[in-house]
Amino acid sequence: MKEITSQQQRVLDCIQIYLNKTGFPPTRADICKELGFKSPNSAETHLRALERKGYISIEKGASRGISITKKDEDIYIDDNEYPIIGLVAAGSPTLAQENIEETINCSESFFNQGFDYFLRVKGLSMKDAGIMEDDLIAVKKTNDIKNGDIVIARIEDEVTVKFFRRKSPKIVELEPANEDFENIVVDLEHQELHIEGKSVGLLRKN
Amino acid sequence: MKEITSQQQRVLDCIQIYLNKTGFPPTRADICKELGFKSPNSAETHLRALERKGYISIEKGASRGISITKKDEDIYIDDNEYPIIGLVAAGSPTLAQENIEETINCSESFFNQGFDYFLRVKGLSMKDAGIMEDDLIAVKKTNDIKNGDIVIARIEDEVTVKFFRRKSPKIVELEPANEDFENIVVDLEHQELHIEGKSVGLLRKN
DNA sequence: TATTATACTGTACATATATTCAGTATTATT
DNA sequence: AATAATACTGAATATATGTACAGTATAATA
Repeated sequence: MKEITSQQQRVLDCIQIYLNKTGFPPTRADICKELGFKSPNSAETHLRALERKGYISIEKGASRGISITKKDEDIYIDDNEYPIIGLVAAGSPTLAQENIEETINCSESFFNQGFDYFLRVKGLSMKDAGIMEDDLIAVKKTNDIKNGDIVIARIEDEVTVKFFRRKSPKIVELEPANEDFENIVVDLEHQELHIEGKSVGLLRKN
Repeated sequence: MKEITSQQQRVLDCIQIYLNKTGFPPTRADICKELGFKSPNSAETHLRALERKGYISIEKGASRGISITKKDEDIYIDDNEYPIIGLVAAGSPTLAQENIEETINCSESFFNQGFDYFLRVKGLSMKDAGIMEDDLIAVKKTNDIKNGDIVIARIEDEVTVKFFRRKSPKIVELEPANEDFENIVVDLEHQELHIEGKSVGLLRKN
């Protein structure tokens, strides 16, 4: 299934929530009201995108004719053990030894996208993004990274969690969410940057 | 629940079948087509009867605004299905069907303690505690609160998530984790404070 | 550089749809 | 015998709703 944007995801969630609440799908106007759009065409274009990508189907001419296409993952009741991997990062990123601390049992579709493992966060460099020490980030191994994604990046042997910002074809900045930390500027010509994956969710146990 | 006639049962079945087939409810005309009626008013009167007897509810003015009323037996919350409750503007977060946005399947021991439901967070008053807008807080219904716990509190009809601080036998402060917000001082002699429960975990889907 | 996809606002309109009103007929209830 | 509920047809209408069209703007891609 094709990737969808965060806005398209919001619309998809909105439809599901509306369905659960009322028992029938929303109109374009309902979606606008929920998500703050001012034109019904805003909803319309998102719906068309979701239909084109196979997430919903729309009955032409029918009011509220939206139905959510069952995802393949939803058909299986898949219980999987997902490993928790520790990350050592004190202040600036430090060397990380990948070790499985523990596993957590949940379905692959637990977060909106599939994912591969949990990463235990060390340090507070992403605290303004709501990522605190010892939180577990659900990591999806992928190279499909957009600006603003929270990525798990490795520079040489140092692993770190940061926002991804491509500044130019050769320059990538890894941006923390904490004013006490500096951006990490990576010159791809002189340094090797490996993207382990991106964050698709977060889990915290108090 | 009141008895229904065989024709009303046919209409009710028709709605359910149409829902299963298309994902959205039928119009009056759709029902007529399925059951061979020649006037939309035939469907209309049956729908009114079904509504009056409590089998369906009809949203006035909305197209296809029919929903089949959940029978009492169906409301039972499956062992491992935990509901997501939207933080309503006023009143207690209740497990009433219309407040449930969605459910999440996980084990009772998913967080370190047992819990009862997920609460969707509105606002940023707890952002420095890593609780962001739209995060899902795992709430355990309990009165066993210690200072520093993150509680779901209700003052009159206002529900809020804050740190719990008992200042004296009669004074409780509800402390946000955001310098833009003020502490809420509750004088238990003059205001009613109800603790809905406490946070035992957090879930975020990006 | 041009093109496509995304992400919107705003207006307009045909039609899909709920809903009311006026009838007819049958059956059950008081 | 009168009343109410059921079970329909048929027509009319206000409005709820999908949907097209005209724009603007930005980011990504070829």
